[in-house]
Amino acid sequence: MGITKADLFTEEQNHISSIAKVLGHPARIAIVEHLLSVNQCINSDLVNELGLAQATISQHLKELKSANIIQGTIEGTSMCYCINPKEWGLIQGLFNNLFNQYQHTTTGDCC
Amino acid sequence: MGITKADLFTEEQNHISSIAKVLGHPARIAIVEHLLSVNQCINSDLVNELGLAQATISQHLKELKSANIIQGTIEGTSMCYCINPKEWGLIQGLFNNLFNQYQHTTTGDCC
DNA sequence: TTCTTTAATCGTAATATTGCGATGAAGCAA
DNA sequence: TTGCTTCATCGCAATATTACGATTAAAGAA
Repeated sequence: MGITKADLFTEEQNHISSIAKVLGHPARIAIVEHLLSVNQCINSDLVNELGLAQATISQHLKELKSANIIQGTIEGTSMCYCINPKEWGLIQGLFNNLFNQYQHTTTGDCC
Repeated sequence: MGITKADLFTEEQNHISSIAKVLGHPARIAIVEHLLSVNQCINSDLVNELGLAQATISQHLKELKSANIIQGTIEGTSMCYCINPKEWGLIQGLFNNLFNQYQHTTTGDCC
């Protein structure tokens, strides 16, 4: 069917999975990593950096933006993108929360 | 095309994105969270817990297992699943690494 | 043996994703 | 104005994902 039964899950489960889904593509990881290292950049920078077509980069940026992971402002003819600081902290919290739920079992209570 | 150009990216970028992709579905997040809280469970537990069909749960478990996020051992007629402790730590490291690359800009060098 | 439980796999339909060429639309320079 | 740059969007083809009924296989109980 290709459609996810979102109503079966909690809001938080849907949120963290939707963030993970957007990060689930190497190009989008590469975009995020590039933004983390240079602070801000424009579409054409990423075209040169990643070797994907302009339309493809634009599409990935759109997905990152609609997930609130990045933000962009118009700067003349170009669009300046950067990490969304607020959401980035929130995402970090969501994932840390998940990771820290793990208690290494001392009783061997595992497969 | 629906095919990812994995050769354009680093091994680490492909790795973290492939993990994120597997976590990019609320059912798989729910499965992982359930395993984190009860330590181990079988397919039918998850069918009751999540309200998805047995075949669907089995498919999600397969993806989690092939990404090494969980592991399973045969236990009679059933299959016992749990978090893969080693990989879980590794994944945590990968994501923390990504998150901690962010330096909150004091110079307003952002969009 | 037969019956039951359990779960993997197959097959299929509906939908989503990926990538890119082509086409706009908007700003700026000459 | 014309021309150039920059990027979003459209439209399409190839492929991937999601969900599940049906089937299969294996283990244990009667």
